[in-house]
Amino acid sequence: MKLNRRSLLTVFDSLLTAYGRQYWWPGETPFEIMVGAVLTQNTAWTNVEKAIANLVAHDKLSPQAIITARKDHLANWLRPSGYFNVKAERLKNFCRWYVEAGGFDALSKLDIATLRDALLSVNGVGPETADDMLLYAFDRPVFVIDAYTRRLFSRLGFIAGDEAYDDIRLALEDKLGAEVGLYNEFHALIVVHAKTVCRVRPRCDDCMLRENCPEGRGMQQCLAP
DNA sequence: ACCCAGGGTCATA
DNA sequence: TATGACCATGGG
Repeated sequence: MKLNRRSLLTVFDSLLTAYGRQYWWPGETPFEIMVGAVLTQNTAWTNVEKAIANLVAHDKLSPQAIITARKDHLANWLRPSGYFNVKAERLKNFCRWYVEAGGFDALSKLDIATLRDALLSVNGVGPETADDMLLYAFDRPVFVIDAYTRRLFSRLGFIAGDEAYDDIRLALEDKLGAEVGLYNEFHALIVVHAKTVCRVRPRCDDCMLRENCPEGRGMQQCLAP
């Protein structure tokens, strides 16, 4: 298999048929989505939900509240999401930048490249976190590349898997064209597939999106009933 | 007891 | 530029 538009859309259709629309990102507001993007770095989403619930319970789910909160307090609320000291610092960095930049409305006026560079300038926001924010908070056509995306497309033979982040992202965006709705649903479906298929389908307890799944396993086997 | 999770930064060579 | 160490909780 090779990386082209038709192959990609075939995979997308398989996932969409299997799981249906996902209506991502889980989060009420753009700011909550961005907080979640930082907290979910290398962390299970169920743990992130607990941390966000802590912030809400203490009325701290706002940029100003996070900026003014004591770092050790913030770290304690973030404890369930892991790396809590690192993430407390990263959230503070992000919120300081966010307020300084004028908040959501001001940032929304920037073009994609400028906004992406600005996000990447924040210590603690790397390419995937920035792209989560761009796609799901700012509604921009940016294809998010996470570990699952690399595994899926490399096991399907579309890519080698060890390419640089932007090489994969730009290749996918080139083949698919700038389609926010498609990117939104595609990334969500890849993640949902990885999170649920192994438990839902007994034959797939070695889901191909998991690290130790045998090589060469294709979409058909993995999605077969 | 072990593996994994919707990464990113920093020091080193 | 490319590796390795480090960050840390919670579920399977």
